[in-house]
Amino acid sequence: MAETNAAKSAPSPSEPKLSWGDQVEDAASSSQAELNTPAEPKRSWGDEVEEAASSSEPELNVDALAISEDKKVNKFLDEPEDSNIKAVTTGDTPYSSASTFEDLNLTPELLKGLYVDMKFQKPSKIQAISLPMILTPPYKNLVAQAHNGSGKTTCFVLGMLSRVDPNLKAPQALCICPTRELAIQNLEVLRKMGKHTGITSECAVPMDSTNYMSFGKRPPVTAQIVIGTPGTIKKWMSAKKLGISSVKILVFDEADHMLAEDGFKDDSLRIMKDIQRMSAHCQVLLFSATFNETVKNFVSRVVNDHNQLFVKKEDLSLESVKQYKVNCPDELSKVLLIKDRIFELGEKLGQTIIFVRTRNSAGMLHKSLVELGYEVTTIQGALKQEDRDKIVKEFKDGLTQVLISTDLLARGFDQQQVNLVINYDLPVKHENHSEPDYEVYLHRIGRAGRFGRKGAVFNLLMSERDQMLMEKIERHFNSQIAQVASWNSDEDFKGALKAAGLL
DNA sequence: AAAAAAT
Repeated sequence: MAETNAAKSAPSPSEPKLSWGDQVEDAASSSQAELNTPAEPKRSWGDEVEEAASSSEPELNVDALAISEDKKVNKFLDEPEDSNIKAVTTGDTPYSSASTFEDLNLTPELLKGLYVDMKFQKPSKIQAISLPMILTPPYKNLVAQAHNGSGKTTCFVLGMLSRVDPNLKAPQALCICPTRELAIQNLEVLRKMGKHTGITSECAVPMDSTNYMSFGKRPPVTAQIVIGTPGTIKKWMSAKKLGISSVKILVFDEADHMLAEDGFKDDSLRIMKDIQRMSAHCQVLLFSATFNETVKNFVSRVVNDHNQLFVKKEDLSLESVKQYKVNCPDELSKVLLIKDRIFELGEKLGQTIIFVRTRNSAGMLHKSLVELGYEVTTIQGALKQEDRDKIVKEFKDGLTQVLISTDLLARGFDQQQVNLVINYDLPVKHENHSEPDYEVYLHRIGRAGRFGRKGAVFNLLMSERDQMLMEKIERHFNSQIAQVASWNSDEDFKGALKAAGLL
């Protein structure tokens, strides 16, 4: 059996649920005990997709997996934030994990960016495993899942920077992100890391009114790397302002959302197909901390012959981030809790993000807190572009301590000083508010605890429905979430923060 | 009874 546990994960024979790897193992007729439960059909979503997959795609040959299990890999076993990543490769390309950035044959300019500007010392585990897959010919497609805050951005940014030909002044790498904020953040990382390479880059997001340039007058893009949001990328492509004939690497950040039915599926597929028509050998990289079963199966149909890295959902919650639930009798008590506990206790500990469900409730909560005399900023998609930029910049510069946000910032937003996340409203599925959105929950709590830092999450529960949602979330991730005894006890909150390692 | 992008 060629599938390898790159980390110390013990096989769990009692695991009843179908996980990502199982599909592949089925195809390779695995002999692992856990897959041989005879009476189990092991499928919950119908055979239609399975048939389509087996008829249209070559069977995976997992025999060639070669994540080496030597001491190089063992170096990373103590990093909790990215333990238990499983790798499955196709074909006969051997890969070995990179224990240092030198192992990757990067240019001296890029190494300088990594060590001096980014202050990196060695690859995190997801980087050690994924970078050889990205950088080794024949440059196979990759679907990669890794924990929040474990360094996924570096994987694809480094991948883009090292695959670009510096002498060719045309777009060669494209990265699509779900929000303007994430595109800007990723471009900042890319520019910092690639500072000494001379590689050019551009952000393709809706322009703010101050930088407005008549679209027709705009010259075609010559930047070698373009990072942006789907609408703007599509617009530039169809207006022939963004040439795609030289694009050889296409990245989707937050890929599960980019390919979800209620996400950016249509835009993403359109962009992918247009590029693949122009340059057939374009490498596609899909990165996210979450891939639910539906998206997972869709992904394996749209991205052919891809290597995979994945994490079981039970292993996905960050151990360094302590999660709590608090019962609040009414709306007012939620506001008072934030006023008296979060502002008075939490503010000293670092920055806080408060997530709400709607733009409207963001505004209401903002108003209540301001009326009580507290300083807080709010971000949501209906604000003007320049206001959004300003609020994010103030928060990133540490000028503001508490930020209210819709799910605009749920994914990818990277601010290391955030160690408190408040779910003022629990995330629910759009089509059914009695069903939690597990993926969004995981992304939200991942705003705390960046790169293994300590953090705490407080889920404010107000109704029977909230209780039920919380139970479902606990069951889904197989994790017990501790209860804070009383919403209005300073001592209880101090105790919780202490237990989280923050006080 | 959404949010995101953008037309």
